[in-house]
Amino acid sequence: MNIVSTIQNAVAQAVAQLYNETIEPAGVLVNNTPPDFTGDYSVVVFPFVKIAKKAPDAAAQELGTYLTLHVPEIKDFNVVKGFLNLEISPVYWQGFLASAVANPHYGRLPRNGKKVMVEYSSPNTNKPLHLGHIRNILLGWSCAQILEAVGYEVVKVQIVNDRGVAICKSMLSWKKWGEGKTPESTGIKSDHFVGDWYVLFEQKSREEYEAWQQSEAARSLFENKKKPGQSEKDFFKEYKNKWFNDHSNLGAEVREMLLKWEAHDPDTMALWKKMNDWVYAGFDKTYGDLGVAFDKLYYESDTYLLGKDIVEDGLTKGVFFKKEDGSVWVDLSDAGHDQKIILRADGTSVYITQDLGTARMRYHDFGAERFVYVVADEQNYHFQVLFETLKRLGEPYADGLHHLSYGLVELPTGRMKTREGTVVDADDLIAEVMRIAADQSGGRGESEGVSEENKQENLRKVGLGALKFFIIKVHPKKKMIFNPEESVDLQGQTGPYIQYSYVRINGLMQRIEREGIDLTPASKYTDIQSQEKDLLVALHEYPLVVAKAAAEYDPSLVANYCYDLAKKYHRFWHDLSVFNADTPEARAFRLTLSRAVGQVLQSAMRLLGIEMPERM
RNA sequence: GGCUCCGUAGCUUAAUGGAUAGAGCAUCUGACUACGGAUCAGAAGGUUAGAGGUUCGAGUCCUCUCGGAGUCACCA
Repeated sequence: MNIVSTIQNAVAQAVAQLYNETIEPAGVLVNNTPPDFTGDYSVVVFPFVKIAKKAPDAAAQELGTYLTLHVPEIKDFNVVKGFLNLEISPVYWQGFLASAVANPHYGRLPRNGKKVMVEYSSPNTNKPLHLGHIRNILLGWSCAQILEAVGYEVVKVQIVNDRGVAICKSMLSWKKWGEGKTPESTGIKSDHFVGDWYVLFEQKSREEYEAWQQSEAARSLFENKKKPGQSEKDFFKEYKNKWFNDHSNLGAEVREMLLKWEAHDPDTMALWKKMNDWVYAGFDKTYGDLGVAFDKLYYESDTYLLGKDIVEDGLTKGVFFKKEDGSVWVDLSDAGHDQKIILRADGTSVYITQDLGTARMRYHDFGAERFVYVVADEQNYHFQVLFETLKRLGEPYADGLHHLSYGLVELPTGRMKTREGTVVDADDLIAEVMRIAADQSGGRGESEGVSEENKQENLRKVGLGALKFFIIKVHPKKKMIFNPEESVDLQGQTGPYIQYSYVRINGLMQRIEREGIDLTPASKYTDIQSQEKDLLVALHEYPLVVAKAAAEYDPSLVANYCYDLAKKYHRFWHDLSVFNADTPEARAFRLTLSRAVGQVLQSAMRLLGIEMPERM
């Protein structure tokens, strides 16, 4: 049992014995003792002061005496200002270290027989992935790993937005101006190739719009429809969508293409498939570089008509209602939302219709009782409406829905904008961090007898480790500012800092092998130093961190834990000799401790999708 | 305007309602003839946006104000 729960239970027992009052063990607050005080764990006594009818320090004294007497793991205690500081016996720590180092699954929980589905990435197929997708992908991947670690069977999915106006723009653009070019003939990565035609379409469309604004019709429209004081520029900016639908030639062509697609016109379908396949090939490369994968792909072209049966269902159950024009609505005004449309008067779907249908389909596909949607926080409202609606429909999985909402990644100048060319491309960024890692590596370790192939592999791990850690260490909810001018750091609170502590340990482990060091004397070591104790306490905390990260869907907790553990190891390394320790017992103990730290670091970083290099 | 989220050192950030708000970057000092310096130690940097309140105790909870973002589409 975890020592923290042992203490909590013992305190509850003590309160019952001493003061004849029942308290919940989980409610007992046990903290790590701050560095300036003696002890390993501290119980906050203030909550029991009223029960004990004694001054805080007096109550703490009584509790401390009771605990020391009744809990064998507690060696001693002291009281400071209402805090009960407990010292844990070296025997306990010895036992803990031995069991942790022997358990390859330390920190992981056994299978719980439950399924959870994590949806992430979910790109559009008209352009390549960018920095925003990277944050989404890393959050989704690590969230999946963490849920897996606490016992769930995880199904990783993405819904590919492969249809609609956007991809039709790319298709039309290529058809009109592409002259039969291909990614192969141009040497451009295939998803970028498709994205380039989208950009060209937007450019041509803009030119058409600007020309149209000079026309007689446009002039008189502006004069007649402008709001008081509105400038010409603002007016036409606002009018753009309407123009595209009502006046644009390109717009008409795109709509025609979309209609053909919906009618399964063979030529259009062939073109659509060709361009999407190009995009998928490009995405696969990027996903591969990031080291992520999916168990199942959903395509919007298969799901966009789903949800009609739910509409009927909702009407029958009286959750939805029909307006005079035939459109279907749900009234969520008592939940603080408005009436939301579910189905248009002409019977066609809206965004939420599809999501309702997809949710039910997934439940039937996999039987998962929990769904995690990794989607940016601009869709918070949508998911509130979606979840509330599913709940009212009485869907069996409705209570297991979670929107893992994260803040957008912004540049120092604000949001990334395609039109201004400020979008940070995923592939460019990955290449950039690997280049930085190569530039910075200049130490001696990586050159000794390491093959060129392994060297490249290690550089890849370091570069990606830096990028991934940089993104994942920030709490998901926070908006993130990314400055492409300042390269991703490799020193300080970074992925490579953590990897480096692992590399140090790896060096020790290899030497153990080489020299055949016997680690059994470790158990005879009793004079545990503060640097060693810090590591033990941190290792001990690992399972709790994973559990909390899973409960809160927050990988940044694991990232910050990794940094904390690595920092403590670096200090340990600096302050104490391992191989040159004074006694064989100390040497064996420190090597064992190092091994445990290495195992936990590797395990925890794997939860973040970060690999450990052997050397760097 | 309604609703939601955010505001912590120059910058990036951490902190179950608990002890002196903890780190990193940048700045300045120090520590390697090697268990690997992508490291370590130290200095300096804070009215936790502001004002009230609850509490033995508030960065954290409540109210108001200020600042920023998102959203409130028969778009996805």
